[in-house]
Amino acid sequence: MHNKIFQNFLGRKGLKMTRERFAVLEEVFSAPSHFDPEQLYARIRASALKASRASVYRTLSLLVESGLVEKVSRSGRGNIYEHTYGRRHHDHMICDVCGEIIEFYSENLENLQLDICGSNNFEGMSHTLEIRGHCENCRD
Amino acid sequence: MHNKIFQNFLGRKGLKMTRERFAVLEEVFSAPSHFDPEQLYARIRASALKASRASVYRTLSLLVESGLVEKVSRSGRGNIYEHTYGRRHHDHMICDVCGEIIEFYSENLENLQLDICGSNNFEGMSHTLEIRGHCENCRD
DNA sequence: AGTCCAATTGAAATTAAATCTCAATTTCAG
DNA sequence: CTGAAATTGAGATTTAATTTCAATTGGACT
Ligand SMILES: [Mn+2]
Ligand SMILES: [Mn+2]
Ligand SMILES: [Zn+2]
Ligand SMILES: [Zn+2]
Repeated sequence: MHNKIFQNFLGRKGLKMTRERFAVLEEVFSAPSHFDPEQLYARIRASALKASRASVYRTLSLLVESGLVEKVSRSGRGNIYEHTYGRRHHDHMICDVCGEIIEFYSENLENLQLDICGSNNFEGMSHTLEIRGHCENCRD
Repeated sequence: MHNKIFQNFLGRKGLKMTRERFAVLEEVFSAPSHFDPEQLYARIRASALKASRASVYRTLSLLVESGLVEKVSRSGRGNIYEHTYGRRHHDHMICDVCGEIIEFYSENLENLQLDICGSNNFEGMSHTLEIRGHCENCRD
C-alpha cells in the first residue's frame, strides 16, 4: 500500500525513509482527503509521531512528486492537497458559502480538453477545473 | 468606457474617484491583459500617476468587484488578474516551461459544466479551468 | 469659493504561507 | 559496527497581501 509505494519512490531517488516522513505519510492518509499543510502539521503535532513544520512541507513535496498526493486548489491564501492513492482523477465544485467541496468526473469533459489541447498543439499534462458557487444546501 | 463604468460603480457604493484609483485603472487597462499586482505596482511607480502598494491592492479588489477585472489564476505563489472589459469569458493553458498563456473558449465545455452543476443541484457562479503542460514551442 | 466630514491615502507594521540555513542527528549500505 | 550522505528542527527569511492610523482629500452642500 501507500507505505510501500513511498518507500520505493524514496529508494529510487536515493532518499531515506525516516520516522518524520513516516509520520507525515500516516497522517496524510488518515486525514480527510482534502487538507491544507498547516492543518496537517497541527494534527501531526497532536499525534504520537512528531515532525517539524519544515519536514511536513518537505515531505508533502515528495508525496506530490511520488504521485500519492496532488495539489488540488488554492483556497484564499494557502494550498489544498488531497491524497490520490487508488482514486481516479476528478475536479471540484466549491461552495462559496459553506466551503463544501463536491467532487465530479466527466469523461466528456476530459475528452473535450484533450481535443482543445490538440487543436492548440499543446501537450496538456495536468489541469484543474474549479467551479465556485452555491451548493444544494446554501442556495435560496 | 472603463473609466465611466468604474465611476458609476464607485458612485453606487458611495466611494470617491481619487487620483490614485484613476492611476491604477489607467495602468490596468494599458497593461498586457494578464498581470500580477506587484508588476502592476512597479509599472505605476514608474509612471506619472503614482499610487502606493496599499492603494494598488485596494483598487484591484474594487475593480474585481466592479466586474472590470477578474482573478485568473491561483496556481503559482501570487494571483494573476486580467481586465475583462469587452472580452468574453475564456479559460487558460499555461506552459510550464516558458510561462506562455494561451486562451481558449469552448461552447461545448461551458455547456458540459452547466450540465454537471445541474445534476449536482449546484448553482455554479464562476469557474477556472487551467491546463498546464508544454506549449507548441517547448515540447520536444 | 468655502465648509465640512466621511472617505482615502501612504509608510510602516503585521500576518500568513512557505522556504531556507546550518549545526547536530540519523539512516543504512557495506 | 562504521562513516558518509541524507535529514532534521529551530528560527530566520522571503513573499504576497493586509492592516493600522494620523494626515490628507473629494465632493456634496451651501
Ligand atoms: Mn478531491
Ligand atoms: Mn485571459
Ligand atoms: Zn454550501
Ligand atoms: Zn512554452
